[in-house]
Amino acid sequence: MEATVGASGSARDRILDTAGELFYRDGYHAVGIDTIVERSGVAKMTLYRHFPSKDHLIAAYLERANEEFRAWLETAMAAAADPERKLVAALRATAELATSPRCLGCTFQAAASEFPDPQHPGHQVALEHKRWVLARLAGIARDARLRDPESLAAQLLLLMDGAWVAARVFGPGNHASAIVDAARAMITTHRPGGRSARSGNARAALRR
Amino acid sequence: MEATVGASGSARDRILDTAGELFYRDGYHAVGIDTIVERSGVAKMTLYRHFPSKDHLIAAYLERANEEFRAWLETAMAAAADPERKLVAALRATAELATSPRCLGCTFQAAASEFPDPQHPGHQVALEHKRWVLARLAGIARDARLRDPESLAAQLLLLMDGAWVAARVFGPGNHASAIVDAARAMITTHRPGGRSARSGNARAALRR
Amino acid sequence: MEATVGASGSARDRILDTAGELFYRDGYHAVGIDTIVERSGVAKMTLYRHFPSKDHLIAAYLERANEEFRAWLETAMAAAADPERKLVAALRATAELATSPRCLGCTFQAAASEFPDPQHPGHQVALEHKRWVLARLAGIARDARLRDPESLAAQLLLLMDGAWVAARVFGPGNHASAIVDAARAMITTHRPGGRSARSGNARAALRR
Amino acid sequence: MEATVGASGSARDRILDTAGELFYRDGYHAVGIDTIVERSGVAKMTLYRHFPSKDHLIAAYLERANEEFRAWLETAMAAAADPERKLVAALRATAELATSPRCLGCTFQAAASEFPDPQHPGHQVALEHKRWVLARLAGIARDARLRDPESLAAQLLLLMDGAWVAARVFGPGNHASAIVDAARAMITTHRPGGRSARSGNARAALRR
DNA sequence: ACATACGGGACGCCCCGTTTAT
DNA sequence: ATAAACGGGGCGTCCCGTATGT
Repeated sequence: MEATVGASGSARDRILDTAGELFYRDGYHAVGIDTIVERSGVAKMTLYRHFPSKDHLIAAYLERANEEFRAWLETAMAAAADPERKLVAALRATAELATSPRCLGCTFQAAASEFPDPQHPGHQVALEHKRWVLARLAGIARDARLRDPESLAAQLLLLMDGAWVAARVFGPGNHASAIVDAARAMITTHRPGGRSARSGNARAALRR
Repeated sequence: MEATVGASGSARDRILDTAGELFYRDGYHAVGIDTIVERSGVAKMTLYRHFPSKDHLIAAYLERANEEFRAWLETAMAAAADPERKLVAALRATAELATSPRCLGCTFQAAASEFPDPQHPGHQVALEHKRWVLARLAGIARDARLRDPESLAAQLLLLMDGAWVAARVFGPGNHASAIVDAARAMITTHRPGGRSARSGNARAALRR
Repeated sequence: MEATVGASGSARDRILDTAGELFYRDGYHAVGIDTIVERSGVAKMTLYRHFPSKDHLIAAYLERANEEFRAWLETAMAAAADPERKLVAALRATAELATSPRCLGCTFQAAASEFPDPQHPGHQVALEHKRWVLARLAGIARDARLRDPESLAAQLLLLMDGAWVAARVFGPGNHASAIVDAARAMITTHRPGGRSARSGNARAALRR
Repeated sequence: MEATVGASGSARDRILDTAGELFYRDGYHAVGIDTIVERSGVAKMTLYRHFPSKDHLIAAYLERANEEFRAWLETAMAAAADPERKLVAALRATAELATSPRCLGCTFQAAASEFPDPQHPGHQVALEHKRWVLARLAGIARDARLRDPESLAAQLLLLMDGAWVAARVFGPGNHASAIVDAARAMITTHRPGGRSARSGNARAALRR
């Protein structure tokens, strides 16, 4: 869930690269501006010219990570022949990444966790990110003519987030691969004419 | 893990209560020792006599939270008539809590996120916590004579963690309720003689 | 014009001692808080607990230097038999100090120079200091029954400040000693019945 | 010390004008290169092509100020009929300038104060400046056939520097005018056959 | 057990004088 | 000439853990 970018390039990119790597690895509070400045080989004033504050830097990093994630997800689904297989491909790519040694979990989860205030830029980008994934999955589910695409998308996002958590907590040898079978079962359940789950949508499920 | 009785014990508890509330709400790095001391109304030395360091305090808080979580989960499952229903009850309780306004996500996820080093006490308690849940769910699945109980437990834990993430990122109005239907589908899939998923275990799923 | 104080003592005193030494030697802008902290062996927070800001520290140093200067001047004049001789003693002590190797000029002049804003605490203490010297000399001149004591005090202060400037600019081998003869001539001029200067007061002198 | 003609020369002058005004008003450390660049409307590289460093700029400003001061002093003394009156005229001009609202004290005193290191270019120009004044006054005193012209020049310079200090510390409403009467008394004392001061030279004064 | 202070260090944001690219 | 960049330093704040005093 973190694509490495070439170390050379503009100062802004170098800062974002270094900051992202450190934020992702050690957390947002744990990484100080001075460390980023030192490791990116950039002057402090250069950083503060590009990013007025640490929060802005965090937000910028998250925005870029968001774009990279979207590209990664689209790529993962591109080869799939039909929408339903796109969903499986998305979950499979997630499982593969979440069990790879370089995956340390989801940087957006960490942002939402370290910045609980919903007004914080970091939290907002994280929320926006998850909303996009939810909507994207729902759109594909709709393309696949599956029943209740929002509910299915919710279930798939829950699995994906569970996979990222597994990566963060358990490390590479985790159980994230289980999301693939789970996702297949979810999709099967939502096939038109398939076995009707006892509830049509998530909201109703709680009431019972 | 044994609280001394008397006034000293109550001081320890007050510290743990205050620290826990603040850690859960604002994060581990964001909350300072001074704030905990001030809000719990004890002297700093008292805190440091009970907890040799902030990390120890965090670990103690997480240990206690772990016990409380286990009790909560057992209570949630207690009324269920049979093991299979226990699993559903566990997931339903999770969904209810994750969508309640007082839920801010999973404090163990936050700990694993803020302390990425697997050797850190906070990370270790978080890992231990998730391992226990995994094993507990697997045990019940086994009691329910479901196929591949480890795989099912993994899927259910993934859903639960997804639900906590949803609570953290989206707030009370989240999609965590979708885990109930998803869990039902998972369980169905793992019923003996049920529709055989294309893979028997998670490990194999990735290889394909 | 700068008395050294024992290095041991309370933290506040150690800070003031170090800061004073550095401010006097290198100037107010040239000396940073970090240097003072490091050289005084004190924590930064300790400094900021005693002095809310650098300006407060500067003002506190100047206040203390002011008191020390007054004590020094009174001591210098104490042995003199009569008021007129006190004035000569004051100027002689000034000449001696201004030509001694440890004298680097007048710290109040430097403060007024580095903080030109009359509202700045540093400037205000400097002004207060010079005003006190002026008034003190005038008081003694009055005690000595000399004519136009304010004018005489002004002339003597001008000589003293000239001496401190000489120390700052020329170093130990300066011409400050000339203030003693000059002061004697001034005093003679202001003796009652003495040779009447062409003007009775300074104000009139300029008009001509 | 040779200004190039043409547009480059005017740029150099504009820089020196702006820098001088700011240095004189706010101090040498307090004024930054950026401010000078901005206020003088030249490019930073232009400044650094004319002055290799801030210290060089300061030195150049002081050199120019020194020349201007000499011209000002000579002009002030030009109308005087004889050498003795030149000395009075010099002190009177000093008194008038030191009590005028535009006078903020002596920029050479400030330089010597902010750059205590005698090797610093700023300090050296300041020293050179004071030395010149001393020598010039002594020369005139010699022309006036006054006794001990060096001693008299020292006394007059002490008065002048006292006047500049008064301007800096007290502002326009200061006591600098008192230097005129004082100077007259000094001169009288040094007239040949005049009342012999108790010491012939400054050095001896201290020993007693 | 409380309160206060302390040492040492990191941090956030900012500005400095200077150089390099464009 | 515009602009960015650079290393270094500045001030003021915060934090953790310890040591007082009472």
